[in-house]
Formats: sequence, structure tokens, C-alpha cells
Amino acid sequence: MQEKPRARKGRRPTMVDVAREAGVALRTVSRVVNDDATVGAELVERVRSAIAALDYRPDERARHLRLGVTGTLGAAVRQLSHVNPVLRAVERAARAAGLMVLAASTEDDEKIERHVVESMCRRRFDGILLEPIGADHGYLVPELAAGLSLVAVDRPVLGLEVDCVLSDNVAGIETAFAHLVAHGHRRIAYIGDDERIYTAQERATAFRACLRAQGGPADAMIHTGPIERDRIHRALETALSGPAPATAVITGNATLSVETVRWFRDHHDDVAIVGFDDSELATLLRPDLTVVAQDDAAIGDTAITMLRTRIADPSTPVRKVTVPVTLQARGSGETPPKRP
Amino acid sequence: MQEKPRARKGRRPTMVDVAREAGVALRTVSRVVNDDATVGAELVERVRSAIAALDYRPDERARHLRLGVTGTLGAAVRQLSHVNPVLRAVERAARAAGLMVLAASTEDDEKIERHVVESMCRRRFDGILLEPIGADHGYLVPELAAGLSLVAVDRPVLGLEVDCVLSDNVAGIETAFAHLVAHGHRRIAYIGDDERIYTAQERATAFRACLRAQGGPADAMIHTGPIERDRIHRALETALSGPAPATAVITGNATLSVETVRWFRDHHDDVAIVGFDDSELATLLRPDLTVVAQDDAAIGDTAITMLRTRIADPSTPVRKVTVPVTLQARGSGETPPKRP
DNA sequence: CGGTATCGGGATAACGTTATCTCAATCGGC
DNA sequence: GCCGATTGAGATAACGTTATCCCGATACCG
Repeated sequence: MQEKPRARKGRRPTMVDVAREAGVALRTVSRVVNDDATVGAELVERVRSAIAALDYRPDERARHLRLGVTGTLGAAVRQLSHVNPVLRAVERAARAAGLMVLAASTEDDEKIERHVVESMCRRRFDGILLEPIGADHGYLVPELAAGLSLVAVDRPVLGLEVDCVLSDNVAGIETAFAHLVAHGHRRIAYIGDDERIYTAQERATAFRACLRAQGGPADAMIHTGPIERDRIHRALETALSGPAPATAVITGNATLSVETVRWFRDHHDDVAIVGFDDSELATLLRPDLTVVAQDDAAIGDTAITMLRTRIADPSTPVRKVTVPVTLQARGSGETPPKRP
Repeated sequence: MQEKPRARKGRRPTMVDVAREAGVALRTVSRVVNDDATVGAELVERVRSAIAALDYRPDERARHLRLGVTGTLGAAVRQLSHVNPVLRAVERAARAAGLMVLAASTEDDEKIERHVVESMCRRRFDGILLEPIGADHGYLVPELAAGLSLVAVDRPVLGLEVDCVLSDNVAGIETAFAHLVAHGHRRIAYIGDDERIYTAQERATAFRACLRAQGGPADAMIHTGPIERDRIHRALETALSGPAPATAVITGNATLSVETVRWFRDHHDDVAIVGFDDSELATLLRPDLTVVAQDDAAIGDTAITMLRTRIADPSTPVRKVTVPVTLQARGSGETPPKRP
């Protein structure tokens, strides 16, 4: 018994097969598939049932090749498998626009970033969202010249004029600092990420400016470096000891907040803390963690909007958008200083 | 001044342009691009410099169309933007195999899952990794018949014979239960996810079996349902009150552990807890959270291996692989019962 | 020196779509 | 009853690759 009217064995059915099955011209099948109104009702029906009988699925590779566009956006992010609320907003916004987002991790590795982005370019994705790694983005120059639409998220592409959407890191630090000052703190420490990372550098610089404005000493108050447990704990130890220990700490990102809390729970319970970046565990601690929260949804929506604008008109002037952050007071940042 | 020898304006250069630029035949460019050894050194050089001059990048759409394969794997996961250590292992393993993984979220929505998977099929991805949503996967039947290579991760595709790789949920629950019993607990409660979710159902069932084996009463001891804060807190309240309150709790997944800890911190500090799924915050609590941890790396590696095997030979018999879990004793599960 | 391997490289035909062009048939108007 | 407009559908040419075939030139052997 012949199961189905299959085309050539082992191959997926193609439009030619559908046309043969329906007794109709190739072009007519294409018209039906693309909802072209100029096909008679009876023929549409014949083609439809042929498609169903063969389980025909159009080959997007061929469509995209012919059409010139792929309806696909690439997202090259640091780690897919990390919490990344921005990506969620990105997927949502893209789906609403009828675009497909396909994502891959750069693993914070320049080599991998380049490989991922170039792969997406060779696949002729309509546009790419990128969380850029630190240093050299020279490889992007020819791609951009060839018409790549790119939007950088969270960090700019240094040295290149590229659209980007960032959080307002400076305002975030200033807000956190002012918040702690308003609650009576005068000696505030900052624990930050490696300053080779753009956001870390920006936040640390903003904090230094706050210290200068306040007129306080800076050396023991600011500690930046790689995300390593020992480094962080040593920094905290330094900041919270000596003749003039800090009475409050600002942490530069979610991981640092975690490590700081981890250390506090064994050493202190009277230091105020304000973290940068909101996270699930902010409300797990006691008191709940006060944070400077980024507006993930706004960042994602803005990124997709900018990318679509650039795809629609590559001559659009480059824009750098800064998205406001908000302070979420939850308790940990409202503790008064132990010894004023 | 003419900047670069561009092909047709606005279009990316193609092999034809490179061939013209190098004064060579189209086929020769293809050979150079694909490192075919049969091209003379001088011509290779000419072609190479033409490629560089034009910033030529092969169009993978055309390659893939011609070649029949895309060298691309799709990963349709519940939420890209959630922590998903398995996906990390998947990306790593695929990269090692020279394949590209492109991921998209299904958002735990059957409609979106279907849309994502079908999009990947139309793009003719070589294979797809899927974290399947609950109910109806009928749409997969024609795809599978047409030769789709699919591996289900974390949950099986119910009603279809499809490769899958799962954690050993039953052994995990048994281990957690036995661990608490060994530490003196006799009244152990289970807080689980909605049993319409496969893993939740499997874990709850295993827990019921444990209760039966122990001969204890079950009703007040097992609470499953949707992940909603109020529901969970009410369930905990029930389990920990009355004449015979539980002295220990097993939580069915990471989110439930979080909510349970959140509730405990305001109400109890003497109940033992063992969580299913490891997470960053397991070591943030006091005492540290004892968990049943899945072997994410093994799951990811296995999934990629199975997928590659099936792609290489679609007639491979369907396999269901169960990956062992391990108990990470950290303190919270070793607390003795308050009132034995 | 002629004949035949061998090697390098070009012409041409797919891959599965869509777009352009063409043409046959139907219809309305005068 | 003829003509132009309109509609429906087919033939054919791209899109940018790679694979098959083939041919010209050099080298080697008898």
C-alpha cells in the first residue's frame, strides 16, 4: 500500500511536487501559499489539499534567498542561560512585530562574540542585537559598511558609531548615593566589577564623582575588580574595618550584591546596602534588598524599535538612548548608620 | 573618488563579483572559499585579495539551500531569560561539534511553542532541542514524518515516540526523602508545582510512593498546584500547623524553594528543607540549602549527542535517557526535627 | 614525437523559492 | 460582433551557492 503521494524519496516535498499533485502550475502554488488573491477558489482548494496530503512546508532558505530578507533578528547576548529580563522583552516585542528572534551566547568571549555575529551576518539576519564585549570590534566595520543593522544593548560599541541603548548608570549611582546620604550615612563604600567592563567603569566613575562632591576620602571607599569571591570579601573587609569604616555599601551589579550579602550574613548585620540591578533574591534577604533597578522592558522595547527603524532605513542617524533607572527602597538601604 | 570596487549598488557583493574582481571563474571562487586543494597558489591569492577588497561574505542561505543542510540546531526552551544551565552545556557541546545553536523561548505557551518549532522547521534547521509544554504535540507528527530530528529535554513528548533526556526525578525525590528520614524526620511535607507539568507530576507521584512506603498519612503532607505565592504560603501553613505538623519540607523546584524560604524566614527557622534543583541562592541562606541537583552538563551533552546521532542516521531507534541526580547536603536538610 | 594521464579551471545545471512577462479566456460596452 | 479591459494561470528568469561535466594545457611515458 502506497502511504502518501511522496515526491522523491527521502526528500521533503517541494512546490513542484505540490503543483504536480494538484495538477496546477508551480507559480499557482506559490500564489496560494502567499495568499495571492488572484487565484480562483476551486484551485485554491485543490492546492490546499495537495499541500495537506504531502505535508508540504515551504523552505524558508529559498524564500529568504529570493526575497532578500529573512524576517529574522539575531540576539548575541553574554549568557543565554543567565537571567536576562531584557531578552524577554526583546522576544516579546519582536514577536509582536512578526519577526523571529534567534539568540546565541557570546560567553563574554571576544572570539565567540565575533564568531556568533559573523555567523548571523552570513545567515543574512535582518538585524542583530548585541551585548558587546570589551575590546576590539573592528570586525564589525566591514559588516556595517555592507549594510548590517546593529543595535548595542547595555554597553556601547566603543570606537564605532553604532546605535545603542543603555541604562542610566550615572544617575543610578547618584540616586543610590543620595539615598544613603539622606538616611544619615557619610562613609559609603562601593564594591564594583572589573573596570575594563564599560558599565563597571561608568558606575565606578560616577561613584568617584559622588565621593568628590561629598569631599570625603576615596581610597578605602572604592573597590573594583574581577568577580571573584575572595577579592570581593577582602574588599568588604577593608572597607568595613579601620578607624573610619563604611556604614553603607553600594554594590555594582547583581552578582556583587549576592556576594556582599553572603559575606554580611557571616560578619555584619548593621551595614546598609544598595545594590545595582534588581533580581529575584532581592526580596529573599532580611531586610529586603534596596536596589537601583533597570527598566528591562523599556530597554528591550527600545532596542527592537531602534533596530527596526534602522532596518527600514539604514541611513537613519545613529542614536544613543539612555533609559532611566529607578530606586526600589525595600529596607536594606534605609538602615541608619550604626555609629554616626 | 571611487572607494571600493562595489558590485551593484546597495547589494552585498556575491561570488560573481569576486570572480569578476579576481578575473577568474565563479567556480574557482567557490573552490577557494571552500578550501578546495585543486586551485593554484597564485589564483588562491588573487581570489583572497578580491574577497578582502570587496568584503565578500558568503551567503549561507544559498549555501544551505544548495547543500541541503544548515549546520544549525534550534533550541526551543521555556524561557531564554531564565537560568538554564542545560542550555549552556548545549551551546558548548554544539560549538565543539562545529554546529551553531540558535535559541528561542516558548514562554510555556503551546501556541508559541508550535510557532517556534515550525519556524525552525521551515528554516530547515538540522535538528531541534525542545523543552516540551504539556498537552498536544500533534503538530509534530508531520514534521517528524518529514524527517525532523528532535530531542526532548527535561520532559518527554507525551504520546509520541521521540528521543528524550530526563533527570531521574523519582530517584531524586526518594533520595531527598530518605535523607530526611535518616536525620530523624517522620512527618515530611511536599510542596510541588502544578501536576499538569510532567516533571511536577513525576515528582509528586514519587513522593506519594515514599509516603505510602513509610505508612504515613498523605493528605496534609502533599500540596501541588500553580506557582503562586499565596497558594504556596497557604500550603506551607497547612503543612506546618495542626496536631501533627511536618518537621521537614521537600520543595519541587527552584522557584518553590525560594518561596518556601521566603515564608520560612518570617515564620519558622526550625524546619528542615530539601529543594529540587540547585541554584545560585542555595548557598545564600542560613543554613545553606540542601538540594537535589540535576547534572546539567550531562543533560546538555547527552542531548546534543543524541541529536547528532539522529541527524546522522534518522533510523536510529528512539532512546529515552535518564540522567542521575545528586544530593548536595549543605545544612538545611540536616536539621533534626524540633519535636520528634 | 605522439598518445595519454593529470591537473587546473571554466561553463552550466541544479537547490526551492518568487517576480516578471506573457497569454488565454471571460466579460462588458457600443 | 468586435475591441479593450480584466482576470486567472503558465513559462521563464532570477536569488547566490555548489556539483557535475568537460576541456585545455602540461607532463610523462613509450
